[in-house]
Amino acid sequence: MARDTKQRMIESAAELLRSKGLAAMSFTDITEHSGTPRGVIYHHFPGGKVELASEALTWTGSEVRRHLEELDASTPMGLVEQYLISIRHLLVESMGGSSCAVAAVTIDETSCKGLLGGRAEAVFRSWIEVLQAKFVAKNVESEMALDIATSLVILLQGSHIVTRASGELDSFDRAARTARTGIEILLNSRQ
Amino acid sequence: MARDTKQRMIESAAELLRSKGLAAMSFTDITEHSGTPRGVIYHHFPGGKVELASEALTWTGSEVRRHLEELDASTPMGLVEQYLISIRHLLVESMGGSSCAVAAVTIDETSCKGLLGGRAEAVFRSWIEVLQAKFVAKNVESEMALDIATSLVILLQGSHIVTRASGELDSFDRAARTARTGIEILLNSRQ
DNA sequence: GACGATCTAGGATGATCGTCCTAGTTTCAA
DNA sequence: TTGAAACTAGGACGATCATCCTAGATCGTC
Repeated sequence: MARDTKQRMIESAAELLRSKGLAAMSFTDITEHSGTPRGVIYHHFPGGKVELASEALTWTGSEVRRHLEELDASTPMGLVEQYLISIRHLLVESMGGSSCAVAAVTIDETSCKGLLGGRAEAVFRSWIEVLQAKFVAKNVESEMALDIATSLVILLQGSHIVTRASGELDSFDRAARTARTGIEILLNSRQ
Repeated sequence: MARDTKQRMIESAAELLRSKGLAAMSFTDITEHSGTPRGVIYHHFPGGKVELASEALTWTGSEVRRHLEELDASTPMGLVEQYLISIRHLLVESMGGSSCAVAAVTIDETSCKGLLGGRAEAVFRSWIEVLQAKFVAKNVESEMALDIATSLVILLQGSHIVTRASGELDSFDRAARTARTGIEILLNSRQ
C-alpha cells in the first residue's frame, strides 16, 4: 500500500514533468493526478519537490532503458531501424502533450546545477551506454558504437522538441532518414 | 527611451527563458534583470506574460536567423561545416547555464497548445527554411535540402539538451561527426 | 491484545506569483 | 504654451506555491 502510494506519486510526477515541466508542476497537480493526500508528500519525499522529481527522473530513465534493452536485431543496421520505429511511436504519443521528462528538468537552471542536473546526466548516459553495448555486441567497434548511440539519443531529444512544437512528425522523418544514411555509411566503412 | 525599455525587457525575458524556462521566469526576475519598474509591464505588454514571452521568442528567432543567414561557403558541405562550428560556439556559451528559449517554451504544455506554441513552431520553421534556401542556392535539390536543414536544426536542439545536462561537448562532437558523414553521402549521391 | 513504527489525512503558513491600479513624468504636435 | 498621448513608477490584490504540522489509521511484533 505504502509502496503503491509512493509509486503512484512518482509516476504522476514523471507524467506531469513531461507535460508541463519542473517549475509548472505543483504538488497540487500531483496529489490530484495521483489521488494521494497532501500530507503524504513529505513522508515519502522528505527532500520535497527535488527528491520527488529526482525519483521521477530515475524511474523514467529505467523505463526507457528497459525499452532500449528490448531492442534486438540480427544486424547493427537492424538495431537502428528498430530504434527509429520505436521512438517514432514514442513521438506519436508525445505529440498529444508530453515531451521528455529528462529534457524538461534539464531546461531548468536551478535543477540543472544541483542534484537533478546530475541525475539527468546519468539518465542520458545510461541510455547511450545501453545502445552502445547493443552495437558492440553486433561487432561494431566501441568508439563508433558510442558515436552512433550518442547520435540516436540526440536525435530523440531534438525530435521531441521540434515535433512537439510543430505537431507533426515530418521533421522527425526527415532527420531520421539523414541519420539512417549516415550511420549506414559509418557501419559499412568499418573493416 | 520607451523602445529601449521594452527592448530591454524582451531581451531579459529571452535570457531568462533560456536559463530557467517559462513557468520559472517571473516578472520579478525580469524587472530585476532588466532594471525596469514593475508598472511598465502591462503598458508595454497588455497581454501579460504570454505576450512578453511571445515577443522574446520572436526576437530570439530573428537573432538566430540572422546568424544563419550569415553562413556562407562555396560548397554545400562547406555550409554544413560552418553551421556545425557556429552552433558549437553557441553550445559552449549555453553550457554556462542557458539552453534554447524556443525549446524552453515548447516544454510547457499550456504554452505549447496556445499562442506560444504556434510562435515556437514558426521560429523553428523559419530556421529550417533559411538553411534549406542556403542549400538550394548551392544547387542542392529542394527536398534533400529540406532533409538536411531539418536534421541540422534537430541536431542543434538535441545537443542543447544533452550537452547542457552533461556539461561537456563530447556528445555534440560525436553526433556532429555522424551527421556530417550522413549529409556528405546524401550530397554525393545526387546527380 | 497492546505498543512502536509506518503511513494516511487535510489543514495552516508565509512567500511569491501574475495581474491590475492609480499617480507622476515625459514627449510632441498644434 | 498647452493638452493629449505615451511612458515611468511602485504598490496592492487575490490566488497559488512549497513546506510543515498535528492527528488519526494501519501494520507487524512481542
